[in-house]
Amino acid sequence: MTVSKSADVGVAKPARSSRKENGEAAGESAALQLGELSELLGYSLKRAQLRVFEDFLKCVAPLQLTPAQFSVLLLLERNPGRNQTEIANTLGILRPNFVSMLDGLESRDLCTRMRSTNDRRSHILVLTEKGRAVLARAKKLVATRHEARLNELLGPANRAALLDMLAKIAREF
Amino acid sequence: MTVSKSADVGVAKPARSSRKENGEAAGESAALQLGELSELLGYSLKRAQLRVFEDFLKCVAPLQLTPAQFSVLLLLERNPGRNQTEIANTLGILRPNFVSMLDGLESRDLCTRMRSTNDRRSHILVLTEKGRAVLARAKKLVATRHEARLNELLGPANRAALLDMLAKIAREF
DNA sequence: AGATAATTGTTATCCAATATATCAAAAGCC
DNA sequence: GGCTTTTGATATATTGGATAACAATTATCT
Repeated sequence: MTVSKSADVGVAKPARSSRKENGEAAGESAALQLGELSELLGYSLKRAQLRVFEDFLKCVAPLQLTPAQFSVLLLLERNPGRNQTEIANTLGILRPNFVSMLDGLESRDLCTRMRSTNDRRSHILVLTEKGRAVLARAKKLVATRHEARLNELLGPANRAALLDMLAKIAREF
Repeated sequence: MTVSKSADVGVAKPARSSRKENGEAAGESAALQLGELSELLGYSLKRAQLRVFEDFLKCVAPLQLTPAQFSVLLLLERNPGRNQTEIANTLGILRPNFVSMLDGLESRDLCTRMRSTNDRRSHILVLTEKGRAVLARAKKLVATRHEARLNELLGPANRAALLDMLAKIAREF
């Protein structure tokens, strides 16, 4: 039996049906067939990821945090005493790019660079008081607005299974 | 009971452990704790997506096709007689950005823009012979190298469940 | 029919994320 | 003390994604 001839895609946004909500009219004759596209794990992965990030942004909008920024704050809280390279590497952010990112967080007084006493090359990253407070609020928003809805949509068991598989792909694929 | 305080992240690449493969030495004291990060669906989604796209690129490298390009060719094959706006919208690509993408495909003789006889504003997109051939080869590469490995990693049932959940998120979340 | 609005493909930009090369300061190694 | 490596930083290139505007064409409305 033909297994899966799927593949991958590059997606951007859900694509709003140009202005007419219900049926269709002018040039929009009928819905296109995704066909084998819907069997491509990469395609669905990307679309789901975009959707989830979009929702995250919306949920945390009051705190003006991007997913990337939130992940940095989370890592700093969990791993005190680390330097830029370590944090950046863990998140898969390149060091040069991490600099301006930290500039942004530091300018908002969410974290601070402290010169290490052992190694005066490196900067130890520490959450400020405000950083901890913002992170705490962000966690609540994410939990109650964002992840809760995902949990609701999928069900707890499925959500856990999904998370496991995604982690496995990231780790072992 | 505390449900899920997870959230989202911005990830880039797996972050190779700066040159020493096995244990660790100089500044790299110990592995950082991901902590709540590993409970964030968005984080795992992004990392998995990057990993899958990376593998896709590698598998289809001989044909020099990106996931996005592959998805366009797939859509064209499945939906003949459509114009740029329709294809772009379906893939979530903005029309302005789709122009240069098509330029690329057309310059490689993979597809052609044909003026529509009904509506002389629009371009009907058609796969060329070469386009069909390349697409066919790409499908095989993707199926045998890429998706087959994913199938192997997750198992057919899990893979199907994963795909379902991702599609559900993209559709209903 | 004629005026007005909408659609299509396109160009020109803009912004953000990502990637590489390079550098000075500081440590590590022989 | 010299050579290499590491760290944070700067500059820069590339890419993906987003908006504004435009000419040509088509649709709509009166």
